[in-house]
Amino acid sequence: MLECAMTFDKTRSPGMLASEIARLYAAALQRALQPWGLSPGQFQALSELWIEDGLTQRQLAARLGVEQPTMANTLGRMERDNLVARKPHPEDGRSQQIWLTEAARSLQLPASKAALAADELMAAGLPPAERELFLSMLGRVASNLRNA
Amino acid sequence: MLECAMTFDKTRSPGMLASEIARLYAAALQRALQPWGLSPGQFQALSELWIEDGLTQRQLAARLGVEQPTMANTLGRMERDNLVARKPHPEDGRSQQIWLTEAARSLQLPASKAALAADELMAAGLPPAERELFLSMLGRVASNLRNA
DNA sequence: TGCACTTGCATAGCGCGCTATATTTAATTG
DNA sequence: CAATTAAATATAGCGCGCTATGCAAGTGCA
Repeated sequence: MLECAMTFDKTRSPGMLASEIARLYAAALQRALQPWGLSPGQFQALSELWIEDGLTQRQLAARLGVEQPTMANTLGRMERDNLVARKPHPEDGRSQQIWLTEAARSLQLPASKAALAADELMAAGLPPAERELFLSMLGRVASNLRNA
Repeated sequence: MLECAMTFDKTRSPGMLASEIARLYAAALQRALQPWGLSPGQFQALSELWIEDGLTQRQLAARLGVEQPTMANTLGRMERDNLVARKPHPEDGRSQQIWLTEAARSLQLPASKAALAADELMAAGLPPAERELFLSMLGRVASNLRNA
């Protein structure tokens, strides 16, 4: 009955479980966003730009918590898809400002609803009474890892 | 004081939080595994093969919950790094059996310890009393999304 | 003023997830 | 038995995360 020496049990690893959930959530989000031609990464960038655009690439990367090259690539795809325009920064020749296109602005409501639907799919795994606690735990774990 | 029309708040999105946690966990795991030259994906495959090897690529993919092409690529890198050997299946000319190398076997203990350390880093975000509940919630959410 | 340092962006290259498709071998079935 | 269908793997191509580098533009100090 003894389990072998040192088997890593992924079903009891919060990290592995979070990774699996992230993959499944990304798939659900992708399906939900499909009608609007948005990818999860693009939606994430948009959700920040809907709050404020005209940011530099660096600022945007910082707000999303990704590295600069990641942001550069995502913005490249978003420019290709007519979601943003990059314009030279008026006061700094190195940087550029990221502006939403009208098309991107018009997607805010429907895309946000789609993302909320994906989140609800996820919350459906827990009884309503536990959902707020789950959210709080996720928040605490994330913030702890961020400053680690 | 009213927030604008429809802003998606990533700090209250379980999906976005799980995604961020997964990224941070992957980074921690990568650092922890670095001394043994393993990547997170390789560790994940190994953790299954340590339980049983000689599986086909398809079986392994199923156990890990990834698609077959993903598995093929990961196994390609693992073969390159001398972690596994692919041998023709004795009874089915289409498939192949995946066998651990001695090098891979010898990594079980140290690599598993490294992964546990990454998980502990993650659990550190919560008081001990809440950890078991968090694990259970992650498990339920994951299993609910899997069958969705 | 001129040279070093810093900062913002781009690019190369990799890991690892996905879908779509080709190829080879097995299994089924008329 | 031949023809079709199914199944296992490989490959192409993309998204999006990362590190490491290169280059151009701003900053600062001797």
